[in-house]
Amino acid sequence: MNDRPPTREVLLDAALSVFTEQTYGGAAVAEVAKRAGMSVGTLYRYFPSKEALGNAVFRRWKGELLDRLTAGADPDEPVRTTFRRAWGGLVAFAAERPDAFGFLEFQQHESYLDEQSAALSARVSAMGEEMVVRGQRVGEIRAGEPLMLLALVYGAAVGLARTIHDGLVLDRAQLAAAEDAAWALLAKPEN
Amino acid sequence: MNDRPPTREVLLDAALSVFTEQTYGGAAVAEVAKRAGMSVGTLYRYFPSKEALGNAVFRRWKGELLDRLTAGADPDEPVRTTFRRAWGGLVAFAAERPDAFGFLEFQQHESYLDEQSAALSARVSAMGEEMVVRGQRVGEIRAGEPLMLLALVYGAAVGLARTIHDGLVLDRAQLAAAEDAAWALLAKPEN
Amino acid sequence: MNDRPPTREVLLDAALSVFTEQTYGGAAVAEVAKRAGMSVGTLYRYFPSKEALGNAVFRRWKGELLDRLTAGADPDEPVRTTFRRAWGGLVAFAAERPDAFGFLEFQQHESYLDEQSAALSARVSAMGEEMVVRGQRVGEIRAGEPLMLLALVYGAAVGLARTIHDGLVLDRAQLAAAEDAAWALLAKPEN
Amino acid sequence: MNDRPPTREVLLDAALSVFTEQTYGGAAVAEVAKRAGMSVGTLYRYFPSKEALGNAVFRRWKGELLDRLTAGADPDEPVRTTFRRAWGGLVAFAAERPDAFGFLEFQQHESYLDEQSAALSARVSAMGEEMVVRGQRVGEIRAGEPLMLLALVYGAAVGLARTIHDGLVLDRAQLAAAEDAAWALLAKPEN
DNA sequence: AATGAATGAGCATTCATTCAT
DNA sequence: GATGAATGAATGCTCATTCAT
Repeated sequence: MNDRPPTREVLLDAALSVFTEQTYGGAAVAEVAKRAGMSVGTLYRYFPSKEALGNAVFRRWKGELLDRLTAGADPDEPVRTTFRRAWGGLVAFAAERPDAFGFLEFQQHESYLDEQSAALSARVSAMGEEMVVRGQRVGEIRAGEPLMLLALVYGAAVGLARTIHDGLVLDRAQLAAAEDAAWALLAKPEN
Repeated sequence: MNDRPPTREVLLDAALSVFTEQTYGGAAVAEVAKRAGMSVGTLYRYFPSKEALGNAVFRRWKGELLDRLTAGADPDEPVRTTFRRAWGGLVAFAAERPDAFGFLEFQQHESYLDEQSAALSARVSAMGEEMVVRGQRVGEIRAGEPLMLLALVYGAAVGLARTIHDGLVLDRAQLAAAEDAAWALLAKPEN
Repeated sequence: MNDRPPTREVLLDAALSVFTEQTYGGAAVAEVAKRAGMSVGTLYRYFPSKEALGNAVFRRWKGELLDRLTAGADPDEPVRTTFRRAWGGLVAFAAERPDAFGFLEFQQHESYLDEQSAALSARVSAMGEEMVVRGQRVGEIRAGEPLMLLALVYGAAVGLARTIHDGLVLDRAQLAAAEDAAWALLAKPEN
Repeated sequence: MNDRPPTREVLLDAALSVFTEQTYGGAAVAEVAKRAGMSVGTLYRYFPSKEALGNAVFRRWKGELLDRLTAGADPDEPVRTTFRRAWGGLVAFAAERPDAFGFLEFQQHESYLDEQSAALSARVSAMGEEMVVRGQRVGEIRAGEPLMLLALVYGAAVGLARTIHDGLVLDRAQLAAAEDAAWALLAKPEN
């Protein structure tokens, strides 16, 4: 009977949209409430502070990103397959939710994120690092500090998303080419 | 005799340092003036508004970045060489001026940047695109939408800088490995 | 069978405890309801506004104080006896219900008290004034504006209560000495 | 040439008047600024917070009160003289500055007063205690816990001030009678 | 009758910008 | 030219009160 989405979700959506447009720091809580179609007081019934709201939005989407990166992973599959899945997940997420991805990756968050949010970021990072390490062990990924290689690919994905966000349109073939290129960055060069 | 740096420069330096720590949006003009050792009134004699100051800082360093990317470029050299120079310039800049690089690349600027600043960003982009296009023409760089390939490498560089900024320490060999990996992203795969 | 105190009383108790800790002005209605174990809505069923609640608390205890000051009074007894009873009642009340006494006497109430509450205060005052006037008529109390003398003794009692509230501990003998001193303030000096 | 009172003083005066009428807790900073004839921003240039302003007002007047209680004190004079001076100073202060005296003594301040303010209150109290102790030593003041006796007289003075504040008008003779009565409270009873 | 979600005016505080000195 | 006091709109947050359930 009640098809209205729960208030909390409505607020998270409104917050994401405002934070995306104006940056967490530049956003006014009142604007979030207005866009959510409710009063400030109500917002504060659901989130005790702007910081708490920011962290909730961050976790909502960093968690979603983590799920997408992890979904269907199989520790025995070739690393090339793992990478394809993760990269695909990342790019699909960025394409489907450019606002969420932009909020997560195009902004500086340090000052207000709490430990739990940082832990979630760390899990995403750890997941990537594991993939690189496993790839190096089985000889599919080139030598080098795993965190450095991860920084390069992750950065490449973010760069791609940013350019798409800024207006670049890519068809399926181009996206496949992008994935190939990103894998080449990681892949062990043929001796 | 007068070795004091010109007031304008002092202000740009102070502004960069404040913007880096607190984000453009979070920074108080009074704090910039204080760190520059002068009054707000004087700051406003040099820059008509906070936006103007932000744009000046942005241009100061985006211009420096463009110089470094361009420095010593020779249209006839192999693209591999051009890339090495550009990548090296980028990474050196990020290493020497992490504050400036962070300000340029880790923050969202859209709302206050003016046309002139945007044009400068466009020139950096154009410079990269030219390199990619030339590389494709001479068969050194893989096929694909040039802006897409550029987004990937540029993003990789930014990702690397961010991870270094977050504490990762890399020696010369690792940096060389990073450059190899980044080039692999662009390089035309062997047959 | 039903030993639960009536809702209204529960609310008055909760309100007193919150007003005592935080001042009438600083207290949140929601906190009162919470401490009373019920919802705000229910509180508002019993009291139409915060002001009404404040007045009810004030009257509840100013009335109690009046009862104690009056209890067992006999118009024919010596004024010294009346005074002993009244002073003792005041001090006992302050000792037994420091919260209530503090709320009544250590705070400024003017802005929200209504006529009925003011009338109750006036009755306390009138009762004291009568005692002073009677004492003067029978030659037991010194000459002087009765309201002035009342202000002095009443103030002395409040001062004592405040100091006890702030931590001063007094035994029975000291309390008796205090009563003597207070009476000396009123008593007609020998010749 | 410049006869305008210094801004800080203007603010302290405005704050006192608003705090007196509405209680520290009930007062709006904006109202203080308005009554001082300036903007909120200016107020905040002189006082970093409402608490700081409240403490400054408290200290301004508690200090004045201390001065008045102390003025012209001579350790060798009879205690009766010391008392007359102190009581007179207190009453004169309350008469001349009923707003300041009311702010100091008719309100509950605990939650926002800082250490320095508390120390000032302690000095006033210590000064009174010394007088009582000296009086007891020389046999002019009755036996009893000095802080208790002090609480009684100080309370009597506050009670008198409150009643005057509430409208009681007293001539010189009545005020002298009040002083006599207050001294009787302290004085050692004849044999 | 009881609940507690919702409202929005009000509060303390900050900060870009102006301007008299 | 330089200063910094002054302005007041805007921000994050609270709370008395209402009302649908």
